[in-house]
Amino acid sequence: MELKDLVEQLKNKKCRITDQRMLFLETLINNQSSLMTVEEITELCQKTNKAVNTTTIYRNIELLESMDLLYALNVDRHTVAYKLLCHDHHHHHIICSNCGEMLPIDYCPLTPELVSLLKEKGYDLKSHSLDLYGICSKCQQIQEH
Amino acid sequence: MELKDLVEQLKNKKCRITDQRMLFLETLINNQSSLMTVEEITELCQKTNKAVNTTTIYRNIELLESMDLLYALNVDRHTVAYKLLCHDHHHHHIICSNCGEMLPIDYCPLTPELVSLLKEKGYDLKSHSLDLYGICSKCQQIQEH
DNA sequence: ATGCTTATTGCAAATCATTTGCATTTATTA
DNA sequence: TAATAAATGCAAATGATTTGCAATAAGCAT
Repeated sequence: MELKDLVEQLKNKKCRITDQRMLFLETLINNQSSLMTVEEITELCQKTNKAVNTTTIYRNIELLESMDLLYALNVDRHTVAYKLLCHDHHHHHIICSNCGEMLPIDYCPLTPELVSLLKEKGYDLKSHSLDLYGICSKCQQIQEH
Repeated sequence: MELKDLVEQLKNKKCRITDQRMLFLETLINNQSSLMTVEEITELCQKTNKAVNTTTIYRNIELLESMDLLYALNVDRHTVAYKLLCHDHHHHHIICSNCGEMLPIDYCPLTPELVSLLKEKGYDLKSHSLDLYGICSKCQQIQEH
């Protein structure tokens, strides 16, 4: 996903591109492979512009969520982390438990076997999520030292 | 999972079996196939004993979580739902988006293909979750009316 | 470029689920 | 039955998220 695409989608919705919003979008674009908490997003934005308010970040997160452009993962009961959602093609992720990096993988567990199993049980499948958690190679190296 | 097993595990940990705790455990046992919020668990307990306090429910949830006996699913940013965890054998779930029923399915997405894909990417896999969301047959019938 | 309309922002205050402190109660054991 | 330590209930604290509202500023029309 590129910045200009995001901006265009927002403009189509009559949303205005303020400095703060632009900074927020840039931050998401520049960290597309990382899950970030509200706090982390805010801090990154504030590196460029100290005036960005947490409330504004919350509101922009809400906006992108409502447009289905944001992936939200409940890291634990107390923490939600976000990243831009990629609709280019269906895929799943492997998530580094240490640094939060998300690597898309071209593998889908929805085999014919599984689909027929679900039909058998009378379920009408609507969606599915497969999340793999591990330690990325970078973090493995760091941990070895 | 049966009530007596739960009770025994708690006794082994020097936990005391109070009326409130017993009620909490019974509620989980009697609803093993449903995800329930704190509020729902509390209400169910209070049907039997009005004196059960929400704080007590929170503390007992924390206890079972710390013993890895409780499955917690973040339904949305504002809601966590719980159910007893079944360690009998490895499996995943299909969850009814309407009533919260969880049906265990004997299918695991960790194919050799996937495992080698992850090795290739340098990831050290620690855990994984596969959740399938759909509408159960009961809820389908209700929705048709 | 200028002014108008209305979305967006920042701040302070409100909210609300969850957690904590502490005195009281109660299960368990010797 | 008494001693002990765990568990409970209540009220208050916490802390992330949300909301109200006045001030600001983006984007459009002129």
